[in-house]
Amino acid sequence: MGSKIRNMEEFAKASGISRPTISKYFNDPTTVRASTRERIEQALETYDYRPNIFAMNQNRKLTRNIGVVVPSLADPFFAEIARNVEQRCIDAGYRPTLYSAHGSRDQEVEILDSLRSLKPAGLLIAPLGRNSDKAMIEKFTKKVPTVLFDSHLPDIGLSFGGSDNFQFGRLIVDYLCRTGEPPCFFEMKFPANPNANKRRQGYIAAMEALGYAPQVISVEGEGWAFEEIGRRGGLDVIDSAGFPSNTVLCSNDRLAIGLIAACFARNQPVGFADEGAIRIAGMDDHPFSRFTCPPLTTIAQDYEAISKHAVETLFKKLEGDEVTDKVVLFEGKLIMRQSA
Amino acid sequence: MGSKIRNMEEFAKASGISRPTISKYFNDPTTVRASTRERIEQALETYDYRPNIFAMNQNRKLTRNIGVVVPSLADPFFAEIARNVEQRCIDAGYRPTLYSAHGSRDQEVEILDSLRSLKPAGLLIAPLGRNSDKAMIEKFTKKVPTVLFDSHLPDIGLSFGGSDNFQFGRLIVDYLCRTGEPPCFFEMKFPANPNANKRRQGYIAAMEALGYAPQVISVEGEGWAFEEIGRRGGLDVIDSAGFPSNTVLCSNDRLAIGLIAACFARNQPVGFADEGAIRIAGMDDHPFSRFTCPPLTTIAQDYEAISKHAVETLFKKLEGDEVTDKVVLFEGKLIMRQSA
DNA sequence: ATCAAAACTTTCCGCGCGTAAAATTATAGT
DNA sequence: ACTATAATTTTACGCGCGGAAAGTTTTGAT
Repeated sequence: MGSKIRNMEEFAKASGISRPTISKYFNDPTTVRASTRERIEQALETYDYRPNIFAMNQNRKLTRNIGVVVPSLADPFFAEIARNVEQRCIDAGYRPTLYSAHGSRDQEVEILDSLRSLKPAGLLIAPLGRNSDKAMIEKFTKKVPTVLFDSHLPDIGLSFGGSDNFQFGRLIVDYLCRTGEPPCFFEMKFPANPNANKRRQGYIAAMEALGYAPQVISVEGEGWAFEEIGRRGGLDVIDSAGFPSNTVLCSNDRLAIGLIAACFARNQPVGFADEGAIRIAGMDDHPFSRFTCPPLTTIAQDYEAISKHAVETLFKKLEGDEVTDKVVLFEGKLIMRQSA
Repeated sequence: MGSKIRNMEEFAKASGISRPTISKYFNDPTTVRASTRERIEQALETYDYRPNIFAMNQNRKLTRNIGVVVPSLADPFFAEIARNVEQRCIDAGYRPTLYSAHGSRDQEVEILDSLRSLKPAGLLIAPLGRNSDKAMIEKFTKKVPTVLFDSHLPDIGLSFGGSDNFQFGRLIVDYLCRTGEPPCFFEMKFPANPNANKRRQGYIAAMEALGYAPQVISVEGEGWAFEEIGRRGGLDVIDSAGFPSNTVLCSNDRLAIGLIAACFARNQPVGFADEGAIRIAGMDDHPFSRFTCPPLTTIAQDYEAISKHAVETLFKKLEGDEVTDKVVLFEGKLIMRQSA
């Protein structure tokens, strides 16, 4: 009782069951008889043994490690989706490990590099996007089943699941045109993420479909400090020609947050109600968007659906099934608040 | 050349150096002769071998794994400090693994539980605080060298490094009193984090030192959704008695962000300049604080110093030195913006 | 050139578990 | 009660590396 169990052999002896059966149990409890399972679990409670994870993974052809890689954890959007993905992995009996590339190509490469030695059963990655080392990632996906999310790299990985960013534009342009002046589009000149391009295209297509001339404003700035880029760009526009419309659709919420700050700094009111105010809308439904002043009208990404697709697609593959859906897109939902 | 190296033995043969020496090199490159080191590193480039991490950790008494645990990654403050801590670990040749308790006591316990099997050389943890299972954490720290940061649990771990939250109150109360009406204090009734108590005490002490009567407003709400709690609480106060002062010091920036949103919703102007406006200040210098409307006056935590202390203290211990400083507090810096 | 210290090689064992093969036992079904 | 099948036990080997022990070579300083 008080004697500590040091390894599986001792635990087998203590529980009165052979070691190979114990081993089977830990690999998959359903492969042992129910009566045996109960005996093991009972012994497990009294003896508090757990197998050595390093010894386990050393010989197993397939570990139960899952790598989860996001481009940036400083962005609460990714923090939230990572949380969701992690939980699903744990529930399925896998061991997720979370990594953030911190917006850096080198870090993304390093993460994959060091991930190799973990012999992961699978990888769930939201790539940096434009800045990713695509060849490196592709090489990795040849060895490890990989599902992409958020940001799509064509022809890489088993599957991609993310938002239908093209549809985002249509959805919000329709709304904005219905309730006021047609919007101009506010974005970074060199967006880190390919989703931004889809969003611009969606905006342009929607405007043209409604018979309006699209107007795109691309501001300087690279990297992942979107709020600051939005603020600087916003100040520049306001201080020079001003916006060509009293309605501004931002490529994402973080840019919009920066733009709202710029408007405030220049005493430019924002919102749909006041005379002389400009309307600002974003995309993502960032956790902070409901606390901007005014609260930000935006398109909500379907966090749940995206993380669910990523995890379930990977597990389907790990269980031997073939993955058929190469690309799955999820619709966004219009979140009406007071900024537009 | 094309033949792949499968293990250390093959790599030893290929590089013309004995396996034990190769083993020594990977444990600590400085323990082998410089000429040998060069030969190994040269072979390493041509053969692209890396030791099996599971086999390595199986026998080593001390792994180079470091657990990094934060209460919530949805909070960019922790995301940022985690990034800082991780990088320092990597630079020192350790393998950090990041975990978030997502504000949940059970998750925090589970993380430590599953961390055990990783045989970590050390643990860097920002505990949940009031809600932590202190006995469990203490038990863990008996086996694994642990440094606490951000949130202090008395008598647990080798050392604690965090902000001098008491000083925060003094610093900002002095400033606010010098430039306008003495502030009231806005906080959660049951703060998740013990720092909140220190901050309140600092506020009260500073007010009394200046000869003013402290006024504390505690709003309902539990958990980690601080912005929403601040917004709801703010609306309640505004809709009932109003604030007892035109200056409100919030226990943290996230509450302040919610309060600013509440003020906006009630057409209550915020800032130091306008007539009839209330001044709002926070504490933390949250990444979003510079983008609120108006930008938030706050006390900046010294991220760098906190993460540096945590990592260096742990490594000092791992290298055999004794740790003497049980508690190290870092001063905050006043960040003057337009909200106050 | 000499010699002790440092670094290296050779040889060996063990870590904790996966897993295969063969023998044994338990289960379920007519 | 009998059998086919599934589950378990016994036995044995191997994974890739850490690390100890003893012998050999290299190094660097006199």
